[in-house]
Amino acid sequence: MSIASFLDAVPKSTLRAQIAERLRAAILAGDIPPGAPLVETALSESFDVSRGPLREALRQLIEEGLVVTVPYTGTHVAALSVEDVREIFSLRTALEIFAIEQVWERRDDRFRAELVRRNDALVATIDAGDDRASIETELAFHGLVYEASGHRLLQRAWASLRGRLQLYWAAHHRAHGRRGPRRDSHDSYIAALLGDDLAAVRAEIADHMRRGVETTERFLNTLEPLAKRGGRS
Amino acid sequence: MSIASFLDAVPKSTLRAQIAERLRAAILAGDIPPGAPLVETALSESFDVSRGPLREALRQLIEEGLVVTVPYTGTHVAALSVEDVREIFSLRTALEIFAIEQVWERRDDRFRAELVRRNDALVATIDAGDDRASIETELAFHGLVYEASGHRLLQRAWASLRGRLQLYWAAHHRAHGRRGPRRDSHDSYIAALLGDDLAAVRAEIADHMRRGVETTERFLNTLEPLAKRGGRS
DNA sequence: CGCGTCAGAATTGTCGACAATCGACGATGA
DNA sequence: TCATCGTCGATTGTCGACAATTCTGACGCG
Repeated sequence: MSIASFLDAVPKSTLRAQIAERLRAAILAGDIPPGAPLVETALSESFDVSRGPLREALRQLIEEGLVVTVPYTGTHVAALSVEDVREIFSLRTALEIFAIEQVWERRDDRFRAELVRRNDALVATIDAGDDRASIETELAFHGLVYEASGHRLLQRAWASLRGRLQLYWAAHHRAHGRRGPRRDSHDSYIAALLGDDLAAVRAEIADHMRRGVETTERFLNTLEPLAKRGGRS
Repeated sequence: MSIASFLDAVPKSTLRAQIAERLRAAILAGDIPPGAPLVETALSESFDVSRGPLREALRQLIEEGLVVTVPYTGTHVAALSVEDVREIFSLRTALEIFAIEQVWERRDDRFRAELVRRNDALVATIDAGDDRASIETELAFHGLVYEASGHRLLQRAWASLRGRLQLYWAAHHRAHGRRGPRRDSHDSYIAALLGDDLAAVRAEIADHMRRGVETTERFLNTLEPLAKRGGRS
């Protein structure tokens, strides 16, 4: 029926899921910048669907923190504030430490091998200078900890945080150009994870997050002006 | 317009919000038991609204983990498994410890006073033997830690966990009758929180959650049969 | 010149009908 | 008897039109 399903290689599922996926990708890629209005009628036309599925897709993105809406007034791409970013990193610290504790309890041997593999992939993209790919491989690298925890609720929490992180990085990339993850920070991170000292791992994760906030904090205030209206999730 | 808004004392807002609120209340009160089917057409009739807002309300409850749906097939009230409950308590341990750390960093004097006040309210309902009220005051008591953290993302995470907790307690209450929170467990909990030793607070929270799981774990397997289909969130 | 008021437009909210899909049941043939 | 296939009922998915609300900007009044 829909032309869109032929134009793009979205195999098949409900329209709601397809629209949500494509809209999310557009937002996280920075194609639709933070603060930009998302008008339902316009979007439904450009995606060639009715407003029903589109609204439901928007609701989902609202839950993910990528979109903000005000009843009867308007919908916009979320704009993160400085405090939002601090919250993301601080909560992520707690979650990631909890995740690694779960992993250690499970003693899954495949974890270390996969960790090394994903780290290699991450290092490769960093060395190649591919900023966008670096962000993706870095998320996959950290995501392994949550996957290996076997904790479904924790994985949901991580997914929620990951979306907001991507939104932040997209805005960061737009504002300052190429500036992906750094090698040295991850070298010490993976070194701690491969070691045997859980306390050291906890400290390293906290340090890792602290570095993440510190090295980007000076750029954060330049993002603020984008948060005209709302910005809350 | 809608008759429903006159029958019940839901002041005014979007229908989606009203329906979500009423459905959530019905589920958490146990009026609609875990595993029960939620047919959109039937619900839209009984609430006297069209299926549009009702579907969006269902989507929200799905996000909250209270409802499960399979495309083109059916929607049901979520049924928690034993593993789900374990995950809820373990993640809650990590979040609550993180929350109390945030509270300590803020050094808000009003926190202790409000904590004592809510503890009194909790003790009053427990002594009165009011099971449902005890659950509510206990949630309000623990919720204070998250509110006082000033961490909005953390509060969202807590809201997500709280809904699932209520669902669990509702099922528990249905299966085994009156069995609310216990005084002794909370006496040591608040005692630690009012003290000055953060390490002791961490340990007490972990113990508190462990007690919560242990004292209920023997009943958990009796809940399992309810989880016929899905049960995942 | 400032300020309240009030159309008009823009946007989201809601509705009722139709289409697509899935699961179960029974017919049919080997 | 059993396996297979088709049909039917139930449920969710999708659509287009209409209603309610909010924002904006122009206009008149003091």
